[in-house]
Amino acid sequence: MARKPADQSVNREDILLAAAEVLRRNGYEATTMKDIAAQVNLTAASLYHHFTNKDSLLLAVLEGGLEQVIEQMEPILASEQSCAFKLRQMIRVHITSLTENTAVGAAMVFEVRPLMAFRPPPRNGNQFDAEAAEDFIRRRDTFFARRDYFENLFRRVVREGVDRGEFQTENATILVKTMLGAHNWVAIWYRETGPLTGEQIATLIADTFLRSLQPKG
Amino acid sequence: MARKPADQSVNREDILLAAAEVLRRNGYEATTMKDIAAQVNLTAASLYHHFTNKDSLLLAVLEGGLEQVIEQMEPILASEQSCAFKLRQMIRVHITSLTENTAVGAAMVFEVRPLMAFRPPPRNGNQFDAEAAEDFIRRRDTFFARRDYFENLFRRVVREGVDRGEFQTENATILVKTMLGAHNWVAIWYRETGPLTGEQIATLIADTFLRSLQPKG
DNA sequence: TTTATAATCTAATCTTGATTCGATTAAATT
DNA sequence: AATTTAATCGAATCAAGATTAGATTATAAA
Repeated sequence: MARKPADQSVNREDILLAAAEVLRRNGYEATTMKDIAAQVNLTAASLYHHFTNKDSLLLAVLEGGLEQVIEQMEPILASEQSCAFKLRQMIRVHITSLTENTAVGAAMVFEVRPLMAFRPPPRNGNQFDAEAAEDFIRRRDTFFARRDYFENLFRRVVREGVDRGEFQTENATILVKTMLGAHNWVAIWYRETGPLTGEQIATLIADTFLRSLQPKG
Repeated sequence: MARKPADQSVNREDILLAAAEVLRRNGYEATTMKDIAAQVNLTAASLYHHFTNKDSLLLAVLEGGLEQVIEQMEPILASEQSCAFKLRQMIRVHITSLTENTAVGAAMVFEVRPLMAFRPPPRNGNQFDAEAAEDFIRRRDTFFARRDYFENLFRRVVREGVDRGEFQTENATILVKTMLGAHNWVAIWYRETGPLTGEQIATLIADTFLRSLQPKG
């Protein structure tokens, strides 16, 4: 009954990648469906076969990016290592995932706000597509919750480190926000043609924060 | 000959403040001239009396924000203090200026890209307003240059600190980007209703980086 | 082969929004 | 008072862009 999609046809993933690419260049609002479509040799109309609308496409890009990082984070958290080691790994994973796919990385930083400023889409006639809108809101809130969860992973290791006497910090919440800000910023200034690889940058940044966390500084 | 503007009339500054406010809510592309105008009880058309166009209005917001911080930064740089002290002051000034005017602060982070993606405005007929466009580009490039200069101020203190043996760091460039990322991120998550004041946040973040910079950590 | 469904396309539709034009009002200077 | 320039406004222009509607084509499954 169900048909396997043809190999040469464009799939969701292709579109998401392409969208991220265009998004980086133009930002959400300035990006047209046509722009995204062009990137995968489709027409704007065709995109609506894969995604219900522009907002939902954006959301999918962000969801994908976030889940991909979270997936890599969890095993590190669960491992039986020192907190210093774990935190170092987490920083590395976060930063390299941003530098390896700068498009998605930048989207994670820049395109979250358009998501928040959700304006109910233009009414078609008078038909309340309120259900669709609510669906979207729900999905979006889930995304934000996942984001909090992600931040929380960092906070957890930091606190664990403090409890174990491995780390010293006055305010773990702020420390984590400080770290995440630094990481996210990488997505903005990093250039593949720059002098340092993502790995190297990750190492430098990890050193910076771990040095700060070491007690008896 | 020239007329002093009437007291009750709206001036450039009012508009810039209002614009920043709206910008924070909606982001540049999603912000309409009407939105900005409404914030100061004007019509969209009236804004064109004060600014040549939307791009130029955005640029003015950013220029204002940047210069205001730079102004406060320079005397610190010039003072005869330890680098640790100077850096601490600079961090404080940067962060508090972001938290005291979060609207402009957020604009400095989010609205720079729309500036880069400058697309020559729709041609009026065929009349090359190329001069205006070039003017804009020039002004924009100046802004970017000032931004580099700003970043450079931090780099300078850090390097000076290293030279004097006050600081230890492997890569001052990356360290500064790390710091600035952390600072800028504050503009995004900070809420006036939150548990910490801008000052307190600034202190915590300064502590974090200075601890990391202290040699023989 | 048929058939159902996926993937696309072209051609509307319909709105929104930047910008321009031509008044109009108000205040400062002379 | 007369004149000039600043500030504003309402209405018109003009283009762009999201989304829909109605085909059309391709391909997997039966």
